[in-house]
Amino acid sequence: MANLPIVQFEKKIVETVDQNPVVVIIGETGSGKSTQLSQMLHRKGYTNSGIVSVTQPRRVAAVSVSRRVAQELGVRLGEEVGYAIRFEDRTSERTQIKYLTDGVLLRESLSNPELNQYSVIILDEAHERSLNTDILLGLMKRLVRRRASNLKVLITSATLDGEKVSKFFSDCPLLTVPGKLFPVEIFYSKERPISYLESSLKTAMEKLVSKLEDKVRSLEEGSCMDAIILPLHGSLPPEMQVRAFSPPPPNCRRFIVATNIAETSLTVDGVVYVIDSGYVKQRQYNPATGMYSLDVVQISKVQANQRAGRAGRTRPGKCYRLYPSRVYHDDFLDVTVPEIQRSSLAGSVLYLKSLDLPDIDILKFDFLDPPSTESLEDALKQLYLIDAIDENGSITSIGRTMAELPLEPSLSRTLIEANEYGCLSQALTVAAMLSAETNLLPGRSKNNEKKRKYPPLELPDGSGFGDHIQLLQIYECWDENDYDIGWCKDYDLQKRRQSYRNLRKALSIGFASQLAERMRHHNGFRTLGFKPQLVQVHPSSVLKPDDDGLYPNYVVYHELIATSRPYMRNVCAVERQWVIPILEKLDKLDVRKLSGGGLGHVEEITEGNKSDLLKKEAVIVTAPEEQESKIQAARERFLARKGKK
DNA sequence: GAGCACTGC
Repeated sequence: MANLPIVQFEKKIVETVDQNPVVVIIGETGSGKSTQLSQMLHRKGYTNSGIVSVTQPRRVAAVSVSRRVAQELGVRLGEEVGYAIRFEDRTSERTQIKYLTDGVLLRESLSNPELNQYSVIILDEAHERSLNTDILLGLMKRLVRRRASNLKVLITSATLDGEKVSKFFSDCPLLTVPGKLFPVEIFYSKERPISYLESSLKTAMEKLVSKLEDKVRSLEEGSCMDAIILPLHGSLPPEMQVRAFSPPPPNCRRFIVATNIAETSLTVDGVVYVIDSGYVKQRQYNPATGMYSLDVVQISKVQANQRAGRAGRTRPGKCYRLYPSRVYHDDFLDVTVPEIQRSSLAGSVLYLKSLDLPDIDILKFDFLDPPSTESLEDALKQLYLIDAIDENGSITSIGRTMAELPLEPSLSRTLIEANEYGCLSQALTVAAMLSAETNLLPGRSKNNEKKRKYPPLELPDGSGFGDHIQLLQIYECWDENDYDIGWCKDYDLQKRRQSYRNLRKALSIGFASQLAERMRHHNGFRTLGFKPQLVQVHPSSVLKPDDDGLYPNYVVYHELIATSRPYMRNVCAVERQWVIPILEKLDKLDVRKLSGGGLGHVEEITEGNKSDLLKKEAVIVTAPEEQESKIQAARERFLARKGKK
């Protein structure tokens, strides 16, 4: 600890914090900022008036850093020094220094908006610009004004964006603490390679791994060290991931082929050489279409430096950049496009609405990098369609309940509705199956089928209603058979009679903003919550055309993903009469009214009559003859309005 | 008839 660079700056840091409510610290890798800042402020007495807290974007970091600090202070973890992450709170009444994920701090501020238990809040790794960190930055700016006398906020960031953060906080002081990295020599290539292995990163890694193996095998005996070639990415089973971390046998070199998981999340010790492709695969959301895509994009300078830094942790290293220095300097952005500018914001906007911040217009919330108006309006529209906010933008009681649930809004809305229909347990299963990347489903690739010794097990088929129902059936099967592999034999007969009607209705309400209508003369679907666009049921779906070759008329989908074509992933058949209220809501939607708190309109639409309204919408659909014309009328009004735009 | 970066409550 004594030889950490930051220690020499203690006096300066503490003085600056004493005199200013907000301080930005530029702490380079290896500076010791994550473990030392909290201890300095503790020594200065800041833990006498409250807890000193440090946020981290990842759970593992919160746990490992707090463990380290407890060790350095010679206390038991969970007492004076503790941490809080999802599912695990290791703090006590004696806790003075607390590490937590930024998601946990956001949750805490729901029940205690002033965060009075804290005397200091340190937002660590703010340069990573996670969605939660960005929301916290905006909230901190408000909070220091309210608690100017007794709250200190520290933000740690990278060289390239420190100025900007300081500006955001009214030109607060900015301190730089050097890191402790061994020198890394940078080599640029003259030009970019013409062909990259494959657009799919995983395929590329597999090929790269086997190419490396071939190459090593073709070398003459004794012409180089022995080599172990190891892949490292998130979808690798943990025991395979561990292999990348064990030191190689003597006279043997490790080649680790990694995704950006090795950029920040994991640190492999002993890395001396880094080869940087200059690219990253990034998920993006398009608010105009509601569509996600996974694109290969250029990295930022911060990312490039982070990658290079991985080579100099234990001794001097070298970094080979597969791009010219001109590209680095002229083409790369300084910092990564913040997540807030490439995600769906429904959840975050609902969270902000639920805080009841006085006089807040979501469209004018003070973000470090504001998301586009379009993105915010998309979020508002989605929230309105699932009854989380009313037509004046006020949060509803349903919305409040939703905000408390740690789920994406469409799923939390589904759960609330399912509870009304008495199918909560089923809905919980579906929500859990959708939230976890299901591994109960066997791979369906031709490759796997060829490799399998035995014919594939008969899996439940969703009984013609689609993927959500299949997920539920699979889980039920699994559960009923004591998680036994030989389950599912006479399963189809038992379950096919169910229509899962209540559950599907709950899903139709939760996913009202993710609704699609089949085209009249073919099996393509048109999205209804966004400007009409043609999308298809993803080929991996269990929902198949019926005996007449047709899909259901209406489906809700879990997400839109643009790959080779626009697809709906995870679709559920819904009934026409459930769609009417949604179309009617879309029809009277005025997105301009949704951004404010609806002040002045609160008396007109109370929580009480809001739920009455919902009931009425459900009653409207009971007269069968009227249904057809109502659907028609609502659809035509809706489509006409869209046509005008 | 597809394609699997990474986090988090």
